[in-house]
Amino acid sequence: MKPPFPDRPPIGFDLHRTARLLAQAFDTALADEGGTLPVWLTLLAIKAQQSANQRELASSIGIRGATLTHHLNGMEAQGLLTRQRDPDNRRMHRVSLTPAGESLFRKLRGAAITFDKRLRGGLPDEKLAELAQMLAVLRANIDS
Amino acid sequence: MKPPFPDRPPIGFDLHRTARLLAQAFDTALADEGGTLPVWLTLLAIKAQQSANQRELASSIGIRGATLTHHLNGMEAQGLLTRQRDPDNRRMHRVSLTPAGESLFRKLRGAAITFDKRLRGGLPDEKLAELAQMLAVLRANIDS
DNA sequence: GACATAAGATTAGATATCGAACTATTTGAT
DNA sequence: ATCAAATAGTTCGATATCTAATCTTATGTC
Repeated sequence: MKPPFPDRPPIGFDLHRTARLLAQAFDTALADEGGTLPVWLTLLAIKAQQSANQRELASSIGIRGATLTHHLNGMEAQGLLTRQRDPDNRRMHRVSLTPAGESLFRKLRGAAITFDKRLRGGLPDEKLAELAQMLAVLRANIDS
Repeated sequence: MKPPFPDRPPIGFDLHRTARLLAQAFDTALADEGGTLPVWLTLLAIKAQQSANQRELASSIGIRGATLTHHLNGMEAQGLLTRQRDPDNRRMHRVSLTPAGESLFRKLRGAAITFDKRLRGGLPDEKLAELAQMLAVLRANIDS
C-alpha cells in the first residue's frame, strides 16, 4: 500500500507532538512544587501585568475568559488570589495575589527556570532565536 | 516592578502557544470537511499502519489507550470503523475503516494537505528541516 | 493443569478547554 | 432621560485528555 501522505509528514505534526511532550514534562516538573501548568501561567500573567482585568489576563495566557474563570475559582478557593470589582468600572474584576499566591509563584518560577535550562541544553541563543523566528512565521501563515 | 523572568520568555512558551494556535486553526479546517483533529489523527494512524492493534495506534498518535478507546467508540458509532478481536490473540482488537471511514479519510487528507501548504507558505524545505531538527533536540532534552 | 503475572482494552472519575447563553454594568444615540 | 448596544464575567454543556481501577485473555512456572 502507498503511504497516506505524498512526502514527509506535515510540519504541524512534529510541532504538535513536541509541544505536547513539552507541556506534559513541564507540568510534571511543576507538580513537584505543588502547581500545574495553568496555575503557573495564571500566576505569571498576574505578575507580569500590573492589576489587569480578567479579559486581559486570559488574552495574555491565550485562553478564553470562561477557562480563566474556572482557574481563578480554583485558585481563589485555594487562597492564592483575590478578585475585587474595580470601583471605577464595576464590570471588571481586579485580580491580585495573596501572600500564598506570591509564595507559590516564586516556587514555580524556580521550577520553570530549571526546566527551561534543561530544555535549552546544548542549543545556543542564536539557534533559539531562529526557532522563535520560524514559529513566528508559522503563526503568521496560520492567519493568512 | 521588575519583570517576573530574568531575560526573554522561555522557549517553551512560544512553542506551546504556536502549537495551540496551529491545532485550533487546523481543527477549524477539518471541521469544514466534517472532521476533528483527533478523528483525523486516528484515521491517519489506521491507514498508516496495516491492521495495528489499539495499543499501537494510540502510541503512534501520542495518546493513551483510554483516550483512543473514547474516540474509537465515537467513530464506530458514526460507522467510520469496525473493531474485531484478533482470532490469534483475542486480547487485541483489529481496527479497520468502513467505506464511510475511507471516504472521510480522503476528504480530511485533502484538507490537511491544503492546510499544510498554507502553513509552510514562504518557508523553504531547508528551513523546515532545520525546524524539525531543532524540535528533535528539544524532545531529546526533555528526556535527559 | 492451576494459578500468578502480564498484556490489551474498557470504564470511571478527574482536569482543561471551548462556544453559546446568560447576568451585570457601562456607553452612546436620540 | 431612556433604552439599545457593547463590555466583563459567569454558567452550562460539550469534547479531549489523563490516571487508576477493572475486565478479559494469554503466558509461564511449578
